[in-house]
Amino acid sequence: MPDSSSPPLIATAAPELADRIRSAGARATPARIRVLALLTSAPVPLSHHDIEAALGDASLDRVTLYRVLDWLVASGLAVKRADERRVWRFTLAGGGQHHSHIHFRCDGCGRVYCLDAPAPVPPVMPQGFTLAHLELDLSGRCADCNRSGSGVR
Amino acid sequence: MPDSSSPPLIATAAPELADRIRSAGARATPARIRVLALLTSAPVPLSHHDIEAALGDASLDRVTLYRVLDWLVASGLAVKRADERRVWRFTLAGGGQHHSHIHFRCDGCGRVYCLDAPAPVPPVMPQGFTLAHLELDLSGRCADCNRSGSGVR
DNA sequence: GTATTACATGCAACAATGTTGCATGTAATG
DNA sequence: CATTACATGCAACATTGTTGCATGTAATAC
Repeated sequence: MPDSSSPPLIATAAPELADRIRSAGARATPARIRVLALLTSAPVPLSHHDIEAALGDASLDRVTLYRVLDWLVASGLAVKRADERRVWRFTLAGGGQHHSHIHFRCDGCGRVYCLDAPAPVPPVMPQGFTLAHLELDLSGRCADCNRSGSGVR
Repeated sequence: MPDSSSPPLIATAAPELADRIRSAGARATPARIRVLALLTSAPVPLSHHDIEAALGDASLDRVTLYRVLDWLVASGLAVKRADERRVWRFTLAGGGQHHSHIHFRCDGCGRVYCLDAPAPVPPVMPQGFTLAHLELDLSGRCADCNRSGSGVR
């Protein structure tokens, strides 16, 4: 285990997670530790459903998971955002250098394309605001839908 | 009532709407006409719920409304997009010069702020794609949440 | 004007997702 | 080890969206 400094630790031991939870002002319960551990090791944002599935047999109560996730977000340990299909997805806060790609959603067929273009320049933030994530969402009609011309005026 | 030319007609007569529906390849039923009329006159994107409410007593069946809206989108007469609270909102296609403002969502409290900044330059679209709408979504922590520091690492 | 028929509608039932209240369990504290 | 406030699990409910099927009706042909 080299590199005992810096942010991007990958495997985080349970006691350390428990401490993080406690210093955020709550009890270090198995539920919170397990969810936090999952989010810590997940390479991509997880949905409520993903987490339930990942916890397997000994899954938490659905309601408890909702509450754990809400608490994680409220306490600033995690962030939640809607994906392109409007499903909430959760990530560890600060873990985020998601290469902010650009999404194009077709108004005809609903498909989502990931465009490979440079990220737009972030605007100046108002006093006191901190910017963590940036996403450009485009919509219109994709080549397929334009070609088949389904109902275009 | 001057100005008998140009796009931005506001009140559209039912027969005209019926024609538009028929030329999109479907039957001009009361349900479709009423919904299309609503969308035509609405100054802002409407949710499923808005439309049900606006239709009042003689509202359509919930399922029918879903199907009408889906058809409108599939046929290209309308577009649907998720608002910042993940609710589907529908607008007439082509009606759209929504001043594309920029949204900032706070990861702490969930509030959404509308920033007043210039819209980003649209990227080059792939062959055959047409761009209708563009939206920049930012997230992070707002001034309030940063100040009260609820749980920030 | 009437008959035909494919397309639309309404209803019932269901599925997925999210919320609330309350009794019980347990992590933290002394 | 006892206490207790906080967390959990359960049941019930709310909202949003989907599917199958019987019935109604817009468009077309007659």
